[in-house]
Amino acid sequence: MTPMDRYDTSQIEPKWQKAWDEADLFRAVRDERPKYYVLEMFPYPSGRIHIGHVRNYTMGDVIARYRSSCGFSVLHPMGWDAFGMPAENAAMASGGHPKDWTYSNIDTMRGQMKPLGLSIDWSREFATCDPEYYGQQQALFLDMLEAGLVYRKPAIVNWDPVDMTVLANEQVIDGKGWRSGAEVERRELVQWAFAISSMAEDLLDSLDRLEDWPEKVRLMQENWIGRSRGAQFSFEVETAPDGHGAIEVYTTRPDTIFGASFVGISPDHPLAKTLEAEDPDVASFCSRCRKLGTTAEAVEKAEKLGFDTGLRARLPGGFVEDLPVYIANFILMDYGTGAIFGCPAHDQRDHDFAVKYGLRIVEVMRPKGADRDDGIELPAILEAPFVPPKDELVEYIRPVAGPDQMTGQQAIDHAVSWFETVHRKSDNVDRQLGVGVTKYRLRDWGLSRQRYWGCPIPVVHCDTCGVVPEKKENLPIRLPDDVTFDVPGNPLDRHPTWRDVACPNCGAPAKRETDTMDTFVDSSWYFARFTAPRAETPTDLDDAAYWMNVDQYIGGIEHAILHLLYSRFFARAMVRTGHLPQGTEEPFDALFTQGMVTHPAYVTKGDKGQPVYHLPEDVDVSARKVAATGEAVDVIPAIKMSKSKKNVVDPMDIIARYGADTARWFVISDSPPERDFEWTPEGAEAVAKHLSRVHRLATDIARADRDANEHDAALEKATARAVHEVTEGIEGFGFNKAVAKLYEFTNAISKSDAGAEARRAAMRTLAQLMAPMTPHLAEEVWQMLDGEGFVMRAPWPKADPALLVDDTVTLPIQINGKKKAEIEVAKDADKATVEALVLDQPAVVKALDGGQPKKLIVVPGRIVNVVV
RNA sequence: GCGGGCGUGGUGGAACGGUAGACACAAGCGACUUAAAAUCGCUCGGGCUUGGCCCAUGCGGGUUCGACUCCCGCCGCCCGCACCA
Repeated sequence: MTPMDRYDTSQIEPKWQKAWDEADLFRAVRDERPKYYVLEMFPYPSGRIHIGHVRNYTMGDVIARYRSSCGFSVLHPMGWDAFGMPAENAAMASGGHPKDWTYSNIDTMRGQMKPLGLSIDWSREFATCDPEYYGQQQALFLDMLEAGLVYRKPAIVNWDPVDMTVLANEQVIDGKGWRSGAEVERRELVQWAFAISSMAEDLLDSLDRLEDWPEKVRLMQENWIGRSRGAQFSFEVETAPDGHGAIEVYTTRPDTIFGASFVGISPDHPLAKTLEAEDPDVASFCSRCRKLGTTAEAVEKAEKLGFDTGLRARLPGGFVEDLPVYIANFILMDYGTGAIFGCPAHDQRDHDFAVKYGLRIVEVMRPKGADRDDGIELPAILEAPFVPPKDELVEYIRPVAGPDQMTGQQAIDHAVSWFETVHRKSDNVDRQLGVGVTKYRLRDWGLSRQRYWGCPIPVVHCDTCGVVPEKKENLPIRLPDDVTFDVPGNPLDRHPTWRDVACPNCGAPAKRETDTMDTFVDSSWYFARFTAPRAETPTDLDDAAYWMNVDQYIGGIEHAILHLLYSRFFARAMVRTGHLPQGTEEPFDALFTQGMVTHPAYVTKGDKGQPVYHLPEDVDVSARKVAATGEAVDVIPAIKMSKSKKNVVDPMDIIARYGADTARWFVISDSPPERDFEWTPEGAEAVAKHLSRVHRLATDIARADRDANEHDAALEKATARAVHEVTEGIEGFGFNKAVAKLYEFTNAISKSDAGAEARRAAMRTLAQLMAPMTPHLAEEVWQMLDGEGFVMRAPWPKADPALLVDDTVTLPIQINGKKKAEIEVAKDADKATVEALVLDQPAVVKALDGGQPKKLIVVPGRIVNVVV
């Protein structure tokens, strides 16, 4: 064997990467072809790429290269989601600067991505921490401010009283600051917010149009936006402090008002705050509630706690007994009015609460057909609440309005009308008790962050002029470089010269806003910036009109709600402020969410029983022992790769050992793309073997004596089927299935006894079909077999439909639904013919035992089922 | 806690409501070789009274001529929960 024959990736891959570069193949150009924009969620520059990145970008690259072969002008860009906390944490830990850390990480990761041979237009690359990017983001912010889409409002944050700094939710561990260990307090700050809830209705209704999004993502967004229809009304509180004579409540179950047994208000409710100031017991209860942290998760998981204020709430008209008013820790100030009434009989949380504080449990409805007994407290309802689905017909014992039997939804509708016009018999007047309202769970998006490494908010605070927007000609407002992280808190806040500026309006001394923007802002419009990454304005409308929308967006399911919702909001805001053309309000035509990459982890127990993880290379996997010590290890089959579990595989090692094509092929084979993918050393090894087998097969075929016989029926049929099925696999994001078909096709070529020309033709098609996945090997094979130009420039092959159908089909015969035999019939055999054949089958004759079949089901071309 | 998803051989997985296990990995056997590697070929869900029969798609029910697929209830794991990205 000469060196030329070997499948030497270290020679082949750089060679083709250089050739592609020199031909400038991946530059996205506007021309007469139809366009296709494929985008993978851009990475955070954490330091090194991991296999998850390889899988994500390989999927995008398969689509990009495939579409390019299909004649599209493809835009496939890459950038960096470069602002965020890790850079500041690194600066605090090792004294460097977030900027240096970030850009050096970007250099490293770009250097790691290039050997993968991705068809990316690198000329469009940017990082969100580039002043050229965030300056345009500041311009967007100013336009949104003018359009009324940004405003200031108070918001609650986690405050670390020792470090004197605001903490992110992930920095609060068990209610304590991660560095200081101090008990975290809630603090209210005035913050900037995007008016995303003003678009709630459109964001919800438009989900129906996103047909090429996963159903689960649309459902998650729908639930997140959370449209609810309910009633809003007031309880009167006679002995309340001044200004709190009424408690406004919102409920989605007004039909249960006659089962109310308490009124609950949030610890952050204005009434609670007033009482807190007067009563130390209330204050201590509220402060206890506030230690829970700010996440909804913490609040909902916590034990239900209440504090009886001693106040009594009265529903005007005297329809319900006066109720006690509790401050309760599970009521969120952000949702509805921050106050509710509790109906323990028909709500789990209210039930828990009532049991704990000995409140009445009054039944309103009952399963249909249950005994009608007017006992107020029945044993069953004391045990558990009755919470039927809203569309189930139930028996109302205490209907607010409407018939005795109705569904929950009908009862709610009746109850809403009742609240709007109650008729009181005693004085024979109609009065309005409340109103039917539609509310959304979606809250406005607080964007202020008390951190350095983010996009500065371009406003100035002036004593005389108030909040003054920066002038656009002053943008970008750059982050100062001369900052230190030796003390906690935001360095901008204590910067000697950056903070103090002249008011853009009156020129008097003023202070710059020192908060920066949430990094979700950066990632909410980068897809638009890629269409004109060097424009002097946020976007170029011509370029945006040509390239938008993103035809295929690919990323992790963890972004199903926030990132995608914020991007949908931003697209709308950009259309409204003239930065995107009409029709781009939904910026992502198709969305695909890929699974994680997992790897086995190897663990032993330390001397204190704590888990000790071992690197795969230190473990003798087949013997399940630590190689050096012989200690037995437990194998955890497949968990998410993480450094702490020592189960991380470095893509660079894989490329060095097997080449990029092996890494690319392996990450999309075997597992369906939407599911988690398990990296195994055996799997990678097997792929490398297969690819070198393809290379060897191509070499052999290229060498074979040429003959004139170009046609081979069997091979042509196999080729047509491969073209058809691989194309279908790629189009439907079934890369694992496409790969399986490529294995089959390779086997078919390898086993074929067809002439050299016929095999050359089949092999060229194989190269084309493999090109999106293993582009370097495909180019090499294509060249060996005299393919013209680059394989990725060759038009995608088409299957001859005539070769895809067989003349006969094999029909399985089931008896009572289980397969017992099969028959071979003509493709278009009629029912009578098939029936006759079936009844002749020995297995059928035996099963019938001389009798007649009860039923004979013939599904033409598919199956026969004999029911005996 | 709430919302969403997933669960099929020893392993990853395939299967318009229609032959469960395609295609691979691992394992075993064989060929080639002085030998090994590489390569090629064969076997490979479990059980049994093995020319055949029975049981099998997390568990328990249901719909259907027929269910991995649809419906209901559990169990386990994963994602998100608004300041991680």
